[in-house]
This record gives sequence, structure tokens and C-alpha cells, in this order.
Amino acid sequence: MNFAEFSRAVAVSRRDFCQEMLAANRQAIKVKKEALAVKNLERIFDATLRVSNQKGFQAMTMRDLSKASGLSLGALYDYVGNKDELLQMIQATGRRLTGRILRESFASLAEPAGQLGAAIRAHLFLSEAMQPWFFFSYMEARHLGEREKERAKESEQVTERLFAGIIRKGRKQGAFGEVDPGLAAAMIKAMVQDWYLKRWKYAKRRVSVDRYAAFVVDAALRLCRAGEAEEVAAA
Amino acid sequence: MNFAEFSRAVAVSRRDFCQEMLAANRQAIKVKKEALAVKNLERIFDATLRVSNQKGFQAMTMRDLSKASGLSLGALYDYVGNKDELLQMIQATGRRLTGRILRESFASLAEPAGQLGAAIRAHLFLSEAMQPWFFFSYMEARHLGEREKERAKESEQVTERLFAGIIRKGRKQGAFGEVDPGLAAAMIKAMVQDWYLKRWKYAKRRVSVDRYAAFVVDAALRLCRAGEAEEVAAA
DNA sequence: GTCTATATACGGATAGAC
DNA sequence: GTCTATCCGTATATAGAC
Repeated sequence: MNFAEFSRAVAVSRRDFCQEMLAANRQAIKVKKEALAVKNLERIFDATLRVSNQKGFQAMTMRDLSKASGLSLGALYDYVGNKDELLQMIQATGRRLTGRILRESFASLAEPAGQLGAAIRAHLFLSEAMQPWFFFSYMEARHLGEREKERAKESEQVTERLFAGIIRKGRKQGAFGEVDPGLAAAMIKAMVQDWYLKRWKYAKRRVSVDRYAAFVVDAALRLCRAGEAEEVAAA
Repeated sequence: MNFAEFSRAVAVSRRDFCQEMLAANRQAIKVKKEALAVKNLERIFDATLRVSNQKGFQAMTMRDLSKASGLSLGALYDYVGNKDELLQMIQATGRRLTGRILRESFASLAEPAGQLGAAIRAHLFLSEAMQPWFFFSYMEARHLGEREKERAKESEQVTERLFAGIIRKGRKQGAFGEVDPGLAAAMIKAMVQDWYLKRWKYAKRRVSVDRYAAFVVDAALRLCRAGEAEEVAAA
């Protein structure tokens, strides 16, 4: 599976995001016409991520958002309630969407090495398709309330446990060598995260997602085949 | 070299930091008594990181800072000029300090594998000793002006080039196998960064710096001995 | 549904007493 | 050197016209 194939198979466009967001907040959004509401939510969503990812959500004023979205200050408040709710709304929608897609994306494979590769690719490709949200989510997570912050951490750990689970199974089956599944999973997560946090770096070097994915999968497998490699190093 | 040894050898206390900061901003700071100025700078520095790392620098008001540092609003302005200068001052001081220590910390070793391990450890231990600053610096970098932002990116790339240089040399000497030095360096950097960005995670699992360092060094060497490991996997 | 105008509050920075 | 009191700009959120 490469990124082009992934994009064709999974629906994660801005429109999909905003439809999900509207559905989950139907009562709070004052505008009734479905199509219009989605259209304007898209403008708000887009503007929020664009401005926030440049100067931070805190520093973005509602006037900034008004200018960037093309809606007046008054109109904005027909959609968002207040600035804080806007943040919560975006975070919650994103987590729901990514969670669902990740869960769906690797039930099929059986062999641990294949599973690990598929999980890493699913993650990377998802973060590529929704890069602005992933970046935003990471950077603004600590500005949320305690409850939401815990959810964000939990979300990170779910991913890691998923990797760790595959590694643990691989060890039992003898496909992988001696390696701490928890730490190995954390390292994989860190490598995946670097892709959407340091876009500028990889863009500068003209590294594509597909090449990056191949490298990370390779690095992960090397790490997990630790026991065998160790003997070589010692020999 | 473990963390305890590193701590004994290198001076990176909060006091050291603030002395450096005072020296570099002597003309801007109105308070003349050296010892007093350092003491209050420590309180300001400490409070800034504590509050910022919780709610973000932008969201921290000067009133927050006043309360957290124990100095009055008026007194603060005898030390900081304005809020923006405070940010710049902390960033510049930290970069100078870390840059100097890193450069000094591995001239001695000759063999590539040893050098790579030493460089990784130096980085990790430094980020451990100055964790609040590293976290702050990472999170607030994008809120700086364009010029300072470029400096932050440059600072990241300097580190990476350092890793990449060692790997490249190792390949030439035959100590390492087939691996992209640039990407491998980026992965190492990502793993090192995870330590100070996700403290909560490792604290929860009771992973020490020393254990983390051992794991990362091991992972890095495995990655760089790619060529050899590959043959094993294929066999 | 969307706009402009505005009430109300809060933050940065300073003046001047102690 | 440090404090309190205050100025002034700007932010959020709403009311009410169109």
C-alpha cells in the first residue's frame, strides 16, 4: 500500500471532516441549511488551522479568524459558540475520525512483520492526508482543559499499545528477537510523529511519504529483530 | 558516561543559566547588584518556564508571571523590557549554552560507533538536565519572529548534520552498512526529542534517562549496521 | 443568515510613591 | 529596588439593523 492507494481508499477530505463536525454539533450550530453550514464550517476550519499553525491558537484572535475565513465576526458566532468550544470541536472531531480509520485499516494481515508495516503505513498516510490537523492537534493539546488533555494522552497511548501488541505477538511467534515492546513502540511512534511535525525538513530534502514510510518500516523491523542482529554485532 | 557522571562534569544549573543571561543583557537590566539580579532572574526564569510549559507563553500574562515569580508587575519591568524580549532572551541564552556544551562534549573519541553513542548520550543528558528549557524552546519556537525561527531550525539541523557526519564517516570506514545518513540522523534526532517532549510517558513507565539512552544508542547502531542486519534477515 | 456597532473586560506597559 | 495605581489599546462576545 502506498500513499496514492491509501488516498483513494479512505475518505479524509476537509469536507468529510466538516460533515462529521456538523453532525456532532448539530444543536449548537445556529445555521440550519445543511449544505451552507458545511461550506462555512470548511472555511472556518481551514482558516483556524492555517492561522493557528502559523501563530498558535491562543494568539489567533476572532478578528484574525474573521478575516481569514471571510465571515464577519458576528457570523462566526452562529457557528462556534466561543473560541474554546471551537478548539474542543476540532479536536474531538479529529480524534473520532482518525480513531475510526486506524481501527478499520488493519484487520486483514496475519504475520507480525506485515502487520507492523501496515500499521506504520496507515499512521503515516493518515497523518499525511490530514497533516494540518495532526500538527494542530499536537501543538494545541496542552492548551485544552484537564479532561481533554487526558484524552489526548490516552489517544497517544492507544497507538503505542497497538504497536506494542504486534511486537509482543511477534516475539512470542519467534518472528522478532529480544526487544522491549513498550520502548520499541514509543520509538516507532516518535519516528511517525516526526513526519508531520517537521514537514519543512523533509520537504526541503525532497523526501516523499512513501520513501519515508519505507525507511521507518525498515528501521522498525531492524529494531524488532534485535536478538538476531545483536549476535551479528557481537560476532 | 551515565547521567550522574555527566551532571558532575557539566555546569547547567538554573543559576548557571541566569548568570549567562545576565551577562549577555547587562545593559538592558536596570538592577545593578549582581547577586540580587541573578537571584531575581532565577525566579523570573523559573516562573516563565513553569507557567508557559503549562499554558503556553502567549497565554501567560504578565500578571500571571508576577504572581508566579513573586515580583510585582512594576519590578518585572526592571528586568525584562517587554514580554517579547523575555522570550528572545531565554531562547538566545539557551541556544548559546547548549551549543557550547555540545561542541565541547565529544572531541575525544575516534571510532564511529563510539562517537555516535557519545553524541546521543551528550544530547540526551543535556536535555535531561535542562528539560524545562528544551520543552519550552521546542514549543515556543514558532512564535518567534522570522529571524529567530530560522535560527531555531538551523539549530536543529546543526545537530542532525553532526549525527549524519559521524554516520557518513562510519560508512566510509566500513563500520556501518548501507543506510541513508540524513534520514538515519533525523530518526535519531526524533528519538532523542521524544525524551524531553513526552516526559510524562516515560515517568509513568519508570524509564530512567540511562535506560532510555542505552535503548536509543542500541537502536541507532542497529539502524546504521543496516547492511549486515539485512543479510541476516534475508538468510 | 450575515452584517456593523458597541458593551465590557482584560492585558501590556508606565508613572510615581515609598 | 520594589510597589501600587492607572492609562490605553485591543479582545471577546452580543445586540440589533438589514
